[in-house]
Amino acid sequence: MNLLNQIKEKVRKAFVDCGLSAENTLVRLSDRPDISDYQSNGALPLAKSMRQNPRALAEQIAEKLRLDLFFETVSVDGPGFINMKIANEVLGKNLFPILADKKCGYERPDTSKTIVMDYGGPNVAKALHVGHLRPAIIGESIKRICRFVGDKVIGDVHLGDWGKPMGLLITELQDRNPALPYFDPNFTGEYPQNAPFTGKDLETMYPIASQHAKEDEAFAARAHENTKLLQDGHRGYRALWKHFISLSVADIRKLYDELGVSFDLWRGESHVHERLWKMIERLRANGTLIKDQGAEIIPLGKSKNGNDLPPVIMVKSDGGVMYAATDIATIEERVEEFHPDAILYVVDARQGLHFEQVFLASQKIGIAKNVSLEHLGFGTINGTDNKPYKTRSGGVPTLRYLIDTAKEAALKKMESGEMGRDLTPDEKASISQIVGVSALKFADLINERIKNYVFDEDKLTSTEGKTGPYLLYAMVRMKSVLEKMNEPATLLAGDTVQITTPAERQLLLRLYALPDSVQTAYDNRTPHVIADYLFKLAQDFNLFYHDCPIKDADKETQQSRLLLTKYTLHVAETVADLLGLQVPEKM
RNA sequence: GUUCCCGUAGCUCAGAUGGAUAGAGCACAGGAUUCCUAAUCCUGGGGCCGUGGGUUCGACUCCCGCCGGGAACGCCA
Repeated sequence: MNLLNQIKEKVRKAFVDCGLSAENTLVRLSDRPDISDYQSNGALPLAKSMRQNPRALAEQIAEKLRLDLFFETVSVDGPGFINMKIANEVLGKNLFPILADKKCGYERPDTSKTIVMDYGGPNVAKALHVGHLRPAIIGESIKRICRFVGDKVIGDVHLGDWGKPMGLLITELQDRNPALPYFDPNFTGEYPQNAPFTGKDLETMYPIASQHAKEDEAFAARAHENTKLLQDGHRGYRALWKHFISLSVADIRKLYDELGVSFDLWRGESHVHERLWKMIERLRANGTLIKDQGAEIIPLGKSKNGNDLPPVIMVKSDGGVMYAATDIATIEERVEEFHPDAILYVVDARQGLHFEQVFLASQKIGIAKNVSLEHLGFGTINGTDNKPYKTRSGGVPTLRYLIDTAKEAALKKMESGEMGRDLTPDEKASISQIVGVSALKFADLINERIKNYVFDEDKLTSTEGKTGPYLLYAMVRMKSVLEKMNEPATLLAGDTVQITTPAERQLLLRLYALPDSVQTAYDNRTPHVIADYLFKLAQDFNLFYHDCPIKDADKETQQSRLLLTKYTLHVAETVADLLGLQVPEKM
């Protein structure tokens, strides 16, 4: 049993021994580390309901707890807080049974769930940009946290491959290269295996096509028509479209790989095309769909707050479909195929209304009966002017640009000072990639998901303080110490840590506290809680490193400190993995 | 206009289910290295938690109003 649960159990027993209800013992990490490690506030509400003096009640409970040698001290302070300080021997002895396993003492209070996660949302033929950073990074971390606590998670990239952009591209290509067989209505042969363009071509072509549509009505109308033809199965367009997808997916996958973000499914909106039309037929037949202004809609009435909701448009007046419809069909597919307890959408918070509509419509048509649908929105990345982040030259920063900028900053840092002077150029290149990407990811993960945050390019390239490189540096130090002392990283039963300084005690307590952070992060789907834990762990380690010499310590102290370093590394690596951060061997 | 989100130190941000003296990082001022990596550590100043009410023994936290910032609102995704 982990430390918090052991204390909870002891306090619960003390409440019961006093003849009190142990329903709400309110045991948690102490707010006052100067006087205690853990506290129980349970006596306060209890005293209120029993109309008793809270301090006297707390004192009764404390008296029971003092009998246990587990605690160094138990005191009653303020209006009736019970403050508990754990005995040093307890902290030093329980490392192996609690922290040595893969879960570092995490114990799940409920049963395992099956979860489908939707956290990518890249678009075919469009370069990944700053807007794709948060869903990828946050989604990946939430996925890892869910898996860590024991959920079965299926991650789906949910590619944008079915809408108007496809029609725009087809039309642009038609104008540029009308002789291609895809545009020849009389062509009956096999279309070429290889695309007559590259992924880069697509990326440059799309913004031009988009601009054409804005300036030229005829072009826009043709693009519209071509989108419809593609969706209806136009043979040549489908062949062309397959080229779009295979080229884009290759590029997209490469970038996600660099970010350490992966998906189990690479499906797109198009994947549910046939299912969607069957669904539409069914809804027409049972009278759910209503004709309105030429479109076919699902009216939603009022939301839970009593305000009118716009309807979901299942079929547009031109007979085509859009993303609300494909999202609904996708829910049906996911429910049928995976029977999930929950479907999580890590998507921009500005899509809030869209998801409210989609979720409500899905419930209304009966396809989401036993599944919790959650939109985990995130805020936008703003520049220092508090407007959506742009590069210094004013463009939308691509993911490539962000990664490269971060990488260069890491490299520059390595070459400027004393750091990494014995590294080869190859090592520097691979290390700066790891450090740069971690800097980028951590700068995002440390912020609370729902809030907009200000992204300063200086922050991205900074390596001091609350940054990715700070964490990595601490972890590299742990590895370095063990290596220099020829100490294997394996953990053994029976080893104990002796606490001789406050730094060691603080670090130990931090190690034991991981499960609590994991639980909070899991319950609220907030990776920043984990990111914050890792930062504090790194701080605690750096203090320990500074205050507690290892090499020159006596044999016994040295062993104890090496052991503490090993456990810290074990926990830190586990946590870094939850955030999706890679850690270099040296830096 | 309606609805949603946000407002905490000079700046960027933490403060889960209401609890004690509201914490970090940056910036600023000073200090530490013959010793395991100074991408480090220590010390210091800095706050009517937007504002006015309410609920409570107790509110940064919950409720209502106001102010300020951002966003969404039928055929784009």
